[in-house]
Amino acid sequence: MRHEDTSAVRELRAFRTLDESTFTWLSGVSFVQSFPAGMTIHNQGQDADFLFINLAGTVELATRHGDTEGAVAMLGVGRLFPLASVVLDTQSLYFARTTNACRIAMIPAPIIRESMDRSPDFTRALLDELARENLEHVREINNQKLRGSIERLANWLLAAAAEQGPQIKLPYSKRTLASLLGMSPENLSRTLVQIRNHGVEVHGAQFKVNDPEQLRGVAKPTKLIDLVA
Amino acid sequence: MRHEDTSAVRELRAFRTLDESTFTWLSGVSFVQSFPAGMTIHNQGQDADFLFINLAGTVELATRHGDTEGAVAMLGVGRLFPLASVVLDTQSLYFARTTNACRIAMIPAPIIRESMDRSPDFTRALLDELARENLEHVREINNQKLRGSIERLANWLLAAAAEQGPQIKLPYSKRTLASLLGMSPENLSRTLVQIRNHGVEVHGAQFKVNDPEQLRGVAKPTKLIDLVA
DNA sequence: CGCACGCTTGATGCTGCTCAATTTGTGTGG
DNA sequence: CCACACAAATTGAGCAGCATCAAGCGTGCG
Repeated sequence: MRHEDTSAVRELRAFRTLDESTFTWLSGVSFVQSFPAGMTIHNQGQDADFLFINLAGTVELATRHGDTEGAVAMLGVGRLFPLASVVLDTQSLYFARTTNACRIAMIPAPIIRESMDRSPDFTRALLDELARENLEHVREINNQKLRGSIERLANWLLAAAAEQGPQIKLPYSKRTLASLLGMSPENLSRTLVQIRNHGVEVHGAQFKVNDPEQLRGVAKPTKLIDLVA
Repeated sequence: MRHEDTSAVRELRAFRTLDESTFTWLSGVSFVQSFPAGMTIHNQGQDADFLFINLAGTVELATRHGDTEGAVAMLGVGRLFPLASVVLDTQSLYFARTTNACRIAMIPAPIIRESMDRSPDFTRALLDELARENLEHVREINNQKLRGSIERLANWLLAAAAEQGPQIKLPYSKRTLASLLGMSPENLSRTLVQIRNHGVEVHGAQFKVNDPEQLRGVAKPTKLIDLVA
């Protein structure tokens, strides 16, 4: 593990409180790997041998069942997976796949569990991490069950605008966005056409939110579902 | 808190490892309440002031958004809620409602957090609990996204048959079952008619699985979604 | 006996998916 | 720099799944 990667991991909430000696031990047996877009990092049904940490890019967590596939979550930089399976030492319920070029740190699962035994603070930090993940899952369930596709898109745009400002540059393919929003690519196209009537300009991978208020009228954001209510 | 309730809590995975003194302290400031069917135990958006433990009955966790409502999970005996919100000291994303008569233990949230500080083992036990909950959420997401309503019903029947044997007695109303399976009550009726062609007898609230193999053919259970694959 | 509630059944419509045909965009090699 | 090939995105047509609305049963309880 290179120094810059080590310090990136060190600054994550989960590892910040870990004592120095345990951390150097842990980072000594870990390594970092780069993946191109579309690579599978680990498979569903596989034992959780490693805890992965996303250091760059976006990772998609999804499950395949028969010939259909469903996204579970999209992970940005600094996110861990599959944490629950590592904690319980069970197989992973989903596979992980890069949506673009990614740098991924890999820590052997037994090391994680051993570190928890050594450091109560680390255990506590992971508890927080898992709790956050938990709320996110609930948010996602609500987002899927309680909203239609236009609303989901509208809320995604609001969240993106809160980060990037009114000029939004799509960080991944529309195909990926569709999967993230839980709809088919075709449907996203149509929905992007519809949303033009509600204060949004669409030019390829560039969106512009002209009338945030009108968009909020469609999105109806809530603090129970969205981080930016 | 009466003695029988105390010992019931004591035997749960989460509290088994807690040291005696902390546990008596904790149970001293906790109490138990009985609720009739259809009662709301706590509301969405409310601060998580208590950790609730279901000691009898079935609790529904759900979220309301506008005029629609979506079930997040159904909790049997021995389950805790809203654990993630208690850990992070944030408001709950869902409300909890009894589907039938329930006994619920209530532990003040600060007591839980204080207990974690006192006992690393307790923290570790809660981590396990939260990890399990996490996997359950993922299973639920997959169940909803990857299967149609007939499949979901078929899998529910298989799970019920694994518990009760081929003769199944519905533990709550069909309305509740429908919500649990993520469909409208009307649709559940129709789906119950359809499932007769696949080895199941339906008589009111009594189901009988005559041909488990045929039913499995419809359900296509997986260990990635169902506990009983 | 009759009212109320839960369940069923039927008719209809919407939402989003699938399949297929173009169009646009992107990168590669001549 | 252009031409070509391939992937991504759009567009249209048709359909499946499920919800909604509305009406009809059945059972249990006052």
